[in-house]
Amino acid sequence: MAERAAKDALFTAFATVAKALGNGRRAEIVDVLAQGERSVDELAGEIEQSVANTSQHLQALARAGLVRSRRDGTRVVYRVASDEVAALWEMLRSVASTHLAEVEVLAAAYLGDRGDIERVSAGELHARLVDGTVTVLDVRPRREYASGHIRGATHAPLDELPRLADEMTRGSEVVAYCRGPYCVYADDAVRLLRARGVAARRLDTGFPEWRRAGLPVALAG
Amino acid sequence: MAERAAKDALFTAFATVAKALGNGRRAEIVDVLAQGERSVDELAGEIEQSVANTSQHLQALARAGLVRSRRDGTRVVYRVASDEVAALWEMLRSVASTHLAEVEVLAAAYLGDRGDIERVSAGELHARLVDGTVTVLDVRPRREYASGHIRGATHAPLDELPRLADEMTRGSEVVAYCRGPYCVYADDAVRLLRARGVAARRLDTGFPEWRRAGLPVALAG
DNA sequence: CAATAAATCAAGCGATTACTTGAGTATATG
DNA sequence: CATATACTCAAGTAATCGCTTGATTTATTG
Repeated sequence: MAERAAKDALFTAFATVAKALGNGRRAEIVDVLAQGERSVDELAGEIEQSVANTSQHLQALARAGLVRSRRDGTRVVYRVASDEVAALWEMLRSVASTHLAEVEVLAAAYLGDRGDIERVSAGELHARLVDGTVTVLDVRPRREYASGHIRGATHAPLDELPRLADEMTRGSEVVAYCRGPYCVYADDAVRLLRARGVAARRLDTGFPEWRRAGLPVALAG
Repeated sequence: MAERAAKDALFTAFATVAKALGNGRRAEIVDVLAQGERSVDELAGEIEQSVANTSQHLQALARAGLVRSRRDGTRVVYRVASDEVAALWEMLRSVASTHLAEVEVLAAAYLGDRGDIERVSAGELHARLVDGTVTVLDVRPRREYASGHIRGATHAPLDELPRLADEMTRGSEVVAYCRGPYCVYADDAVRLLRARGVAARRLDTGFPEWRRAGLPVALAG
């Protein structure tokens, strides 16, 4: 029956999008691009794959409509096609973490035991920001901070954190955030700060999630 | 570096979930299960695949944590693992339809030209339901209506619709709904009703989306 | 306990995937 | 215009995927 063939083709098209995210390296690429646009070369470095392979993965993502590219001189710069794509990636991660037991194990292997790291939800952090009772630190690389950050946050990359820690009021609480829930930077920052006697917690998500939730941000002009 | 291996493993685990949805037949299965639980046999019938193949697809989905099963006599009944899974499927469909041009084409091939079918959003329908200025028809199979439907909706499967149409007040507007945005039943119902002079539109989504949005439903006791 | 129904398992196949390597193509720069 | 940089393309290979077929397991029923 032709109707069956048409239905199969439609669902195969839906599946195309999932298939594009159905590879760890492509998932990593989307995760990085959720922070902001990147050239093929930069992405290859971030995911530690050959340029040729990275390029092919990017084309696979582009065929599925998840990323777009533009030329900038000799470079080709890729970005996620829309916020919806980043939201889909976030939801996928969430489903995986609640339904696949192994994710917890693998996350622990990658990030270390995080039992000691206290977390703050976006809602709570927003309330504290409005009150002015919290110092927010963005511990991502400078470029990511520059292209957009939580409104009122200070840039504090890990290598400058020891210096900054000494300047911090011992009384006021600090919240660090970075790329997302599975990003190590904020964990490392919290540990470093607590070791120096600063009361520190981390945002349980990251900047892309904060922005998509419609919470206040400062964006690059 | 071990850290890289750990990161790769974590992202590969995330990708496992996407991979499970990265096949048209498995996507169809999730789409059906979003309506309610089904046995392997029933599912095989719905997606027109062999029982063996369907069983294998179900096991793939179960390994990815997307579905669960229970035994009921000689049958094994599968269901989506949680509402979050159905929501992920909905979002995937949405991303595909906004970012993959071919989805529009394939949907038209499967559903026919829908330009003539007027659509109502869930928000508008809810408002009209509260006012009592609309008749809502559930045009899904009896079993699906029985396991849960929009509160206040009448069951009106396509084969009974001609009879029911004659009883309808010509003045009051009718809204039909079924499984989701890509389900034919509501389209067919609208065409049938309009051909008989009844002002009919369709809900732009379906029952699972309505329920997940927290709108009023009647569930099986 | 035999017979039946429903599902799973195992083996096999052609097609696809993920990577590598090496060549080819744009674009910018001295 | 030659050279360098950044990316894409093409071909090859081992591994995986999607399906089929036929045997096997699990639970119910006469």
